[in-house]
Amino acid sequence: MEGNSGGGGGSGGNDVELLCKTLQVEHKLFYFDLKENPRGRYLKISEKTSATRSTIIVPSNGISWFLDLFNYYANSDDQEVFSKELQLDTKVFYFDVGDNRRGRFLKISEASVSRNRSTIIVPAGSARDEGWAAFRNILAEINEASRLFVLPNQQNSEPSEHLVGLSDDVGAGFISSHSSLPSPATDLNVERSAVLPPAEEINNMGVSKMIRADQKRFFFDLGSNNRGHFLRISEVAGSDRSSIILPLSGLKQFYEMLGHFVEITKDRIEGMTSANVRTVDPTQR
DNA sequence: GCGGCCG
Repeated sequence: MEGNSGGGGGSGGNDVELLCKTLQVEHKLFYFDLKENPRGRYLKISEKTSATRSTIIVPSNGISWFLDLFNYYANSDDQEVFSKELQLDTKVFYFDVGDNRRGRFLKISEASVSRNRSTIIVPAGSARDEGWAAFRNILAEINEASRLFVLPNQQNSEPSEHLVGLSDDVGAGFISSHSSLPSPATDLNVERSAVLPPAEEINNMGVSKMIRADQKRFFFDLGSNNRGHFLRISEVAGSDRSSIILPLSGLKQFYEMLGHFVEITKDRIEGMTSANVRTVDPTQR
């Protein structure tokens, strides 16, 4: 079918269907197909009306971002919502709220490098955005199911290699389409990711390091979940611990940002050394 | 069986 980027025989008809769901909102029918092929896993969302059918393809690492965005649109007050952009791998999804005589709707457009833009339009629903809420609920079920499909056979071993390839661009996250969006994309990204329960972490590849600064200890742990790979930085002081979750796609920026502040403060930093970095056994914590 | 989306 048209789902896959890349050349060759484009017909992906033999992709494995992992899960299918349908949702009716007003007179529209939405099909959700979680599918898998050698290139990876994706969620195909089709909007079917009497005469038209249009489809967007969401990489599996984007499902939870879609879930977050539908939560945002379903829960926000009507006038408070902004357009959003979600970058996943080489695609960009545009979320825009529209309004006409038929009611409110959310337009989701997928733009990829070499393919025609495709769009689905989700009615907000007649009462309290229940169309969006229902859509959100389906996404939540699929997101949960997709996590479970990963579980068989995830110990330490191989999968990290192709997972890294798949998730390299994960976490570019939301970008505001409007310059007036209150919080910058990076804040939103870190903030939301940090809410993820540790239960979603899968493997930490045994890489853990710690540094001390004054009375605090900072732990650096690699991990991954259905959104991709991340670095968790935990601050531990006394019995308090708090963490930030940094998608690996943001690691280089983070590094450069730290470098910037090191540069502008270096005349105030004494004895900078890497002697206090050590590796810790992850099983001890 | 509406109807949005610069197709």
